[in-house]
Amino acid sequence: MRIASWNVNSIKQRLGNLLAWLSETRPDIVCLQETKCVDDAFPREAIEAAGYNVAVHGQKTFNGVAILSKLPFDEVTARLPGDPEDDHARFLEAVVSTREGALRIASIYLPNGNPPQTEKYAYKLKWMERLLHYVPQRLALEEPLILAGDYNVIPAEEDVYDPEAWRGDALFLPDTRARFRALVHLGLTDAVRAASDAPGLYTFWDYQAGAWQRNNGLRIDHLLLSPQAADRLKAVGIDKFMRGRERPSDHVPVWADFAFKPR
DNA sequence: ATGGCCAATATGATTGGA
Repeated sequence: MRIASWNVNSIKQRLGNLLAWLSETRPDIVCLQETKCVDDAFPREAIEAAGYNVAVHGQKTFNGVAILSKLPFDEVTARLPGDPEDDHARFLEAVVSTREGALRIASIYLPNGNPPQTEKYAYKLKWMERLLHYVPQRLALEEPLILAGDYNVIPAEEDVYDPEAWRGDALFLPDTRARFRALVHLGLTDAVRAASDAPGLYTFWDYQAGAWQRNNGLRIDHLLLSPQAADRLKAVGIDKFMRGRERPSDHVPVWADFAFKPR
């Protein structure tokens, strides 16, 4: 079973690319971020016609997450617990049934946090603290759990083309990376890093300054796995070719294959 | 050598992204 994450940077602008990619790579479950679309305007029918159930949690203009699944949803829950005042559409959780039992998936769009020394960075760190509170509760279920999304975190130097240029950025600041490490240290596995320690496994290239042509990339989209999911991990990949398509997102899909079978 | 984009919003400059 293949589970993927992709920040599409507008579902409306990316629908053609998404449908082509679904048809070419046949993922079973896809977590989307930055759909930038209210739920009523989400192009649900076209995606359902491709064989997917669709769960959405969007808002006008910004943010927005969704989960596409060939398996039916047993449960769908929006919003990360811990702040009722937070109205950003950044978190959607679903449960599906596999032959091996329940599988829980979350689509995560963690705040960017720039510029630092503003309320935006405080919001990012608070959001990460909320995640740090939520994850142990989910790990206690002892289920396969996959937290997939755009974390807006560069975990380490080998995940950025020029560490010095990014030293003071909200994606790479010590406080950001420390919270990401704390998250992993709760007992999660970074799927890409379980498969490879190679540098330069980027998932994002800025639209500006010829970043794609120069391979000035970042690794900021991650799949974090509970032990029960990590135990069944078979393969991991980054669909870099999608950045070279016409009208690309600035992010590309990241995926992992698991020894789960659809029921 | 330098600078370079893209999307949403009611159609023009702003905001947000990373």
